[in-house]
Amino acid sequence: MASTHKNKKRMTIADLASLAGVSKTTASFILSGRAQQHRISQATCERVMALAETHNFCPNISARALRSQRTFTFGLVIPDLTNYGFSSTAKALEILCRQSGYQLLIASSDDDPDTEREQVTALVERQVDGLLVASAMTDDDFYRRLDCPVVQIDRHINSSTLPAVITDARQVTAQLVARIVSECHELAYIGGLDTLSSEQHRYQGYIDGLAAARYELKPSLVSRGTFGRESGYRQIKALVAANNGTLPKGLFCSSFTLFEGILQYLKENGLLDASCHLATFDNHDLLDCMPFAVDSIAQDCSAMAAHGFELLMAQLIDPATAMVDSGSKTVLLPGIIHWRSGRAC
Amino acid sequence: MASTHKNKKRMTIADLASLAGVSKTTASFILSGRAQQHRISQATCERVMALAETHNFCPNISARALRSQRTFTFGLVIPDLTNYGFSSTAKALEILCRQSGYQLLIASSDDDPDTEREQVTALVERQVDGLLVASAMTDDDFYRRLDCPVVQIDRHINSSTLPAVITDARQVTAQLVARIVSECHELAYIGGLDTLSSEQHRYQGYIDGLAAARYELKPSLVSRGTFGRESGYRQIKALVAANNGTLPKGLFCSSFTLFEGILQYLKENGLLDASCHLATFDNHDLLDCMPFAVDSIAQDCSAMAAHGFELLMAQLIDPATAMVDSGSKTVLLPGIIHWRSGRAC
DNA sequence: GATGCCTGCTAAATCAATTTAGCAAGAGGT
DNA sequence: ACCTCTTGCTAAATTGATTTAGCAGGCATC
Repeated sequence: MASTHKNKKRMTIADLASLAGVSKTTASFILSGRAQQHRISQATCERVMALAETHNFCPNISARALRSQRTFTFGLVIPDLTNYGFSSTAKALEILCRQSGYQLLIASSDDDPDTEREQVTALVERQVDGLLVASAMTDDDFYRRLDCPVVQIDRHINSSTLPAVITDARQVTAQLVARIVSECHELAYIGGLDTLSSEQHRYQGYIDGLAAARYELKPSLVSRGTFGRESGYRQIKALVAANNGTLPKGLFCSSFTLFEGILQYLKENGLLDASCHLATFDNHDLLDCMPFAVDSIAQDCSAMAAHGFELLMAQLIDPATAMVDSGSKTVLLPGIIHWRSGRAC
Repeated sequence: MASTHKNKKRMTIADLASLAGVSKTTASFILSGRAQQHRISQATCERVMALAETHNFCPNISARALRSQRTFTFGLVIPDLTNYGFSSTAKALEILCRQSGYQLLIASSDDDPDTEREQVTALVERQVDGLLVASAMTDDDFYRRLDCPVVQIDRHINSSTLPAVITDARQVTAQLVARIVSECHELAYIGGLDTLSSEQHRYQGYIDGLAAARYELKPSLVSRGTFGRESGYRQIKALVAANNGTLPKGLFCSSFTLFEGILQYLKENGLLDASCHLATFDNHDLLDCMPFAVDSIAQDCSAMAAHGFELLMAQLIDPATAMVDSGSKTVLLPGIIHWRSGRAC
């Protein structure tokens, strides 16, 4: 009968210590790299290290966490793992964490506040040292009660003073919208959940952009729902129906998942051509290879990750950083426009 | 001065117990839902539950893990979080885990065996109850030594007897290749790392498909490198260069990241038109909206997740499942072909 | 009125690490 | 011979949960 993983128990530091003929204390000092500090001799040091290596000693982080109150683990909560922007940010964060000896626990919330609460609780129970969250909540009460360092990314809960890293969506959207509308003279808007700050900023950018180009906002050209493919599909369908079955000259869409739903609808209905100028918030490399130009706004995911990580580390070092009176701990990143429609106007 | 998260320590079960006027034991029984079993009275039960609720008691999973040897956490290691196939699988797994009271710890390896080892070690140190891995290793020694339940997904390490869930890439690729080559009479192959079983099966499928359609394999039309965009870019560039600057009539590519690199090259060089019949392993919804038909092979990510999860749970219940003599614990899922090139031939 | 049984609860051991406080042996100085 | 200092190490407490073993007190039975 083959042996299975349940047969042997894992080696503990006590086993290792007795194998090496030293105390647990000594072994612990050596393994945590503080041998010198505690005057452990070179010889003992090498002996213990060698044994740990050959016996494949693997410390129990739970036990360590219990005593030292640090897990060297951060938690990340994002709405959707399969969303390219979020997964890029997650990837960048994971690399940063690894470089600093941390592990990243990733959970997804599907933009549902209850799921988010559940996931955050699970992470906090697992004693994460800090949290990065793209929250779908409408206030930060839950997070303030949490007694755990938190950094908001991508989203900014209204009136929250918790540190945040977000893209300056309003400004960049306004810029894009102004240029497209002055070219097309008509630009519809399809958006997501307007309880989220990200959606609010994008929509404000749309309003600003129209104003800047001196175009009037036509309510019949504005639609907002939830985020998600199906929502995009439904919204464009309704918009087209309300428009006598024709597409507007231009269409701006506030997220990529919405955009995918829109594309699906257009494809299914033979409307997929250059007659409507498409633009979307969020970017994807495949847009470069589309049959028609799609302008897009990319977020700087690695900058987002870098600033988020930094803000979190800052809180670990100085907890007072968590509560900021002036909101000065909000990092605003510029959005990046990918023009694919050739020369403007 | 505003209070910060470092001021108050979190409530422990001892605090809760003394608040409720019961012992830790009693509190523990109640919180773990075994009150009845231990004959705790209804009244005590309700009192403790209410206090836990109002004081927002949050158990320390590290402490629990230490004693009970279970963390209710699984680890997942995939090559790349931003790869749509892997993130879809991760998402599906996360949902399954949540439904069963587990948490999923996700780590990425970038297809590097050393990083993979490092990440797996980090997860095992964190006492995960089991691991799901899309491994880039060439043998399973490391995993067998690990003393932790493991399930392979997406990939199958050669000669490994650890349970695995993979797509029957060979069969489905052969089917696709046979049809395309009999239409185009020429089909190049661009592939990834041939140490990975996934690549091996796809390449075998290419060979089988050519044979089935009675076409000869021309080495000049075959290129293999690593996985990754840059690799795709380099490979197609070399292939075109070796071909007097022209594209073959058809091109099959063994992964989506390679395909992206290829698209980038074609775009940059004005070769992006319908003259070359493109097909790729892995699918993306945006392919539906391409200027030219791209056939693709999708993996059934939710089935992969479901079977992987099930195999892992089976090992937890019966550790003997881990070692299988006959290899019968390898689940082979059918691939799904998305024909976009219209009627065959 | 001794015995057993059921109800409702608790004390103490345990898990695997870290951390605090301190001890023994030898060296060096006076 | 005595004191001090340094070197190299260790015993024991601690962390927050689970789990084992068992203890009072009330009731019923013979």
